Amino acid sequence: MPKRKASAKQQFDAGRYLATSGVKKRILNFRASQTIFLQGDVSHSVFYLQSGAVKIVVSSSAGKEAVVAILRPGDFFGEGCIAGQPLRVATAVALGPVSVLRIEKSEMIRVIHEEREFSDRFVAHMLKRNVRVEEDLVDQLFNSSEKRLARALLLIARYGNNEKPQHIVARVSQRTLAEMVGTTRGRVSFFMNKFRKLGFIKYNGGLQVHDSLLRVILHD
Amino acid sequence: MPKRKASAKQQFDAGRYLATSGVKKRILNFRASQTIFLQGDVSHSVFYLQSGAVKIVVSSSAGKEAVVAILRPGDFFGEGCIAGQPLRVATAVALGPVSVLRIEKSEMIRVIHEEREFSDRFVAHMLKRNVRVEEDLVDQLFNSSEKRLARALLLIARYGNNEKPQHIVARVSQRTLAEMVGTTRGRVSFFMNKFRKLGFIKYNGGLQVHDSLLRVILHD
DNA sequence: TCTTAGGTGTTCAATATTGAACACCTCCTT
DNA sequence: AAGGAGGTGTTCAATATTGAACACCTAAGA
Repeated sequence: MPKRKASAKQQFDAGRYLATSGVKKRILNFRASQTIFLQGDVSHSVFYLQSGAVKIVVSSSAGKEAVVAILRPGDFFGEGCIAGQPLRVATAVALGPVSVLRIEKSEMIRVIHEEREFSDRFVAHMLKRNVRVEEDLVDQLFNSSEKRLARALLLIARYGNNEKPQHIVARVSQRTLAEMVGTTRGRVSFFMNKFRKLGFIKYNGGLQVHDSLLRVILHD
Repeated sequence: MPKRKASAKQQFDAGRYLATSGVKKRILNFRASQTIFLQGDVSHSVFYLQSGAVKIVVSSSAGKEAVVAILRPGDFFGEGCIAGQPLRVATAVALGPVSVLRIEKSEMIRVIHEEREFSDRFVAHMLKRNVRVEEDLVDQLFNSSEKRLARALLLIARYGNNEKPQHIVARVSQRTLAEMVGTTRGRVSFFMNKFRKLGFIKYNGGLQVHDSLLRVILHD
């Protein structure tokens, strides 16, 4: 391992490490809306997202669906098996062309033990993920569906492409938004138009989310 | 209670290790409803709950409060600082007499590096916690407040004392329940009485939760 | 080209939920 | 014993939300 830079903290690149080291893994590619794993599958491997976006969906017995996470390159998913979950508790779906690394549970545990920096990175990832899910939970507990939708749009916009000044959201249907926010499609449509009338979002080709949408969340 | 079988795997006792090894820590004791740390405090230490119960509360700017977790002995909390969170994002309150270990962030990181079994235990804890919060989120997304209350009662009952055949819940006010479930106290009162009339719970001194309460969750 | 599947805007009645009261308890403390 | 601070049961009107339609639009395939 190269000498640690004094200042550079998050120097270690888990993706590069996984890709280039002797870690036993497999590269898998998926196309839009293909299923990576299905809720109820036996679970014995962890995934690392190299490129593209993935959504994590939970289905209820009543047939409802909820999107609990949208993942970006650098994220792990399916880590539940390390904690002893025998089955997948959610379904992972590619939102576009996607490339992932699949690492067997036992191999993952081995690597976590042997490579301290990788272990650090993994723990950091879990902690961050935890923070994020907890934020989502608090959002549900505190806010109305209008505010939750506003927050979801802002988050997607920033994650989607943080380089553009005017945030353009990747193609997300109202149905998916409804499943993320925890409401019905009709409601999403209603609020989207309200936001549009107020100038918070625009529809020029793709969807544009303006920062002023924050007012929806902040105000009263 | 029969003697613990040495069934190989979860043999390592993180609490014992923390308490007896050379890990730099501090033992702190609190009484009922004392604050362990406050949302907004600077955060540079992790806590390990030795005995008692702790609730984690998030306050919104609008003055609403949400209980995002009830912790039991063996749980860590305040781990956000390891992920780089500079401030506490929630308040930790003792639900009764409580004894905790406080470990500085830097010391915690050192121990995670040096003691493999401890590290495993910590990662396992984070993963489990993650699963739990995600379940709570899904619960919010799918279920009505009636079902959420039923689930909360069942969870508390089982956690509270898993040794008794008839589950007796520790003293939890309707206000706290409302904050856990994400609804109003009036609503909790309403459903509690509904459950009682249906024989799902009883009020003999303490609150008794019957397994039949599961029907509320399962039935359509 | 025709057809179809998915996405969207919109409506409406039926429910669920809130927020804020009020009266009544039961512990505590003074 | 009086007072107070929680906790509880209950009410009510005002809102928010659902669920299920229906019509319209677009893109993509046969």
